[in-house]
Amino acid sequence: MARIAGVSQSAVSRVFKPGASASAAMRRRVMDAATRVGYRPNAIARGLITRRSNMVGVVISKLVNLNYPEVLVEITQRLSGRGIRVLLFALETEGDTAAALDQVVQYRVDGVITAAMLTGEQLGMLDEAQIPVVFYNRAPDVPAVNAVRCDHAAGERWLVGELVDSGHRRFSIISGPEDSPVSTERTLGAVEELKRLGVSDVTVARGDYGYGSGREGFSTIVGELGAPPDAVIAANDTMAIGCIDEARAMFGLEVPGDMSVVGFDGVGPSAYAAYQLTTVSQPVAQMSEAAVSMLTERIENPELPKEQRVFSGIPIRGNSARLANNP
Amino acid sequence: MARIAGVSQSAVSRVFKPGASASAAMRRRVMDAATRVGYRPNAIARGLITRRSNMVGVVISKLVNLNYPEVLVEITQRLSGRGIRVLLFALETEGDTAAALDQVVQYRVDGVITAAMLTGEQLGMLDEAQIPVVFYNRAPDVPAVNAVRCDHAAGERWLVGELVDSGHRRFSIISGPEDSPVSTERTLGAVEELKRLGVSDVTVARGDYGYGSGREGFSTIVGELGAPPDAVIAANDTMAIGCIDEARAMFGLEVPGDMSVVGFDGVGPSAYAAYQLTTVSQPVAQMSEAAVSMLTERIENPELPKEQRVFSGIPIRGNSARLANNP
DNA sequence: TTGAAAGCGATACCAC
DNA sequence: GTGGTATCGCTTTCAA
Repeated sequence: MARIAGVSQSAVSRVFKPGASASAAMRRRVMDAATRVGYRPNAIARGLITRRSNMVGVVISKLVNLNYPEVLVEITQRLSGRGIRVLLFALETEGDTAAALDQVVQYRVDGVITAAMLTGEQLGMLDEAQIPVVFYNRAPDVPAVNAVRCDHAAGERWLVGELVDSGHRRFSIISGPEDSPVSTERTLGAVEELKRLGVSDVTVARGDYGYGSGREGFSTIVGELGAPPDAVIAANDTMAIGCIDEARAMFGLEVPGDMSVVGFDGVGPSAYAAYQLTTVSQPVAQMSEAAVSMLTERIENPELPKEQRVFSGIPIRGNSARLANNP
Repeated sequence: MARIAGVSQSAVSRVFKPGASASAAMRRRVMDAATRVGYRPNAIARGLITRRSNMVGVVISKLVNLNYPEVLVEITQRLSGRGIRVLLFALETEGDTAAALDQVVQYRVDGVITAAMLTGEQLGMLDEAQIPVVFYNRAPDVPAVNAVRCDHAAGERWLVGELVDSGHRRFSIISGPEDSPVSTERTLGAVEELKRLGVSDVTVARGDYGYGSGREGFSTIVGELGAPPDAVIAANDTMAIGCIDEARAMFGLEVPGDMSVVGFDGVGPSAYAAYQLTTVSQPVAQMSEAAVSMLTERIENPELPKEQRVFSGIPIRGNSARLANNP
């Protein structure tokens, strides 16, 4: 390319580097040749010398359920707004991080946003490689990490509080998959708040975040209890919807007339007229922006201290729970 | 790294290259040093010399609606199964391809899968750069491209045929956004089949693939018609669901009792008990696999001819349309 | 402002 | 089987 424009490599480099010194004549000359041969600087070669790939790794599991698709788009768009590309890793299960992490360091990404749990060893590896990491809705118990998360426990406390206040006494919970820290936090948050409020009548069924498991979960619960509970707390909206459908279709129950059902996330379908879920919505836009800015700041300045940003969920009163009218 | 292990660069390279000749002693020696200093080969540097980045660009628009999240996961997982990483570009609108394409060539991806339309010029650029492209549910009118798509028109013909057969006469359509070729193909497919079957009574409202626009679309239609039609054909499931909710909640109509509503895609919520959409499901797994294998084959062998693979949608009789029982 | 030359971290080819 | 060397395409001093 330098040859074909009849100038030096350095000159070409400068022309393509914003704010570098090059005469107008040189600019024209190089750009002319560039458009003529369809030249575009090689980002790979640039990355090799500058030690900046301008890529960040995004690790996400179970894209299909939950609100991850939304999160992924938000994060991707905000990163590209800052001139950063996304190297995507979609994990089959939350435990599959090893291979992804390997690639992440081999590709010398400038940073990582992960919505999957990492082991201490993996964190150490990234740390050694000087790759900053931001956890999304995950807070490992290693001392200091960067993390953005929604306060799931507080959200559950709100839900439980409202339900108990409104006279519900017999509770059931449909939890998420065992390997989901988010599910654990939500379920535990609900259980503890129930205990604190003196409610001990709680059955738990395990789900997998999917619609079908919400339906099955409810059937299981009724099987165990011999009758529907007053309220079902599902670990996410999708299972809450499944639960409602099962209650209506298979047991002829009215929701919220005969039973209350609450979810978590605030995904699109939660607002469908057929459900109008009582739920807690995650502030996805703010959380994504927080994750992206936390990461990019630490890419620019690795000295920045570790930080956790916790966002409150947004209570949605909805219409799937019989709540006393005292907002 | 070569120095610290006390061997040549070439030796290190061989040890990390599967199936290269290196003695067991050499292997141990290098691997020892590698684990000691946490060495991992630099994929960027490798890409520079081998002219293979082992990345493919995936360009997708409007991730939030439609079935794109599912498609993205499928494609990503299948690619990583082949040792290929995904560089993701999430477009705000289908027209934003320019910037993404620029990056795609700058990063020297080995290939591109795009679920957004490209201009002839952009295609030419990729072609010059020798980057194979596979279109996903998009078939540009330039002569020869690689494409995987669902036969939307045929799907609509099935839907329309069933509806007309079952006695529906007054039809309405809720189309998708103007810049969506998929919406165009579906809408046109429905309109033409209706015409062919002698139905001329068709109102059309424009939607944006979103739930809200399905609701509004139905209101608009009733406003224009003064009464509900016999059947509404929505350009996707999400709008069909919105339409059903609006009909039920705001007009007290029963679906399918008073009116039939059909969608397209077969997304998760279409199977929810409250809707049980009559729809056409896209065979996402097969289509994703086809896209990935078409692309990887052409990366290995650029001489392969252009190809189009068209998959039939899977008819779902569901329960949102009053269909005669003659399957 | 411009050019020459070194070097980023790997692979490939060629001797040995 | 192993090491030396050129090379990929760029950025970055350093002189001119």
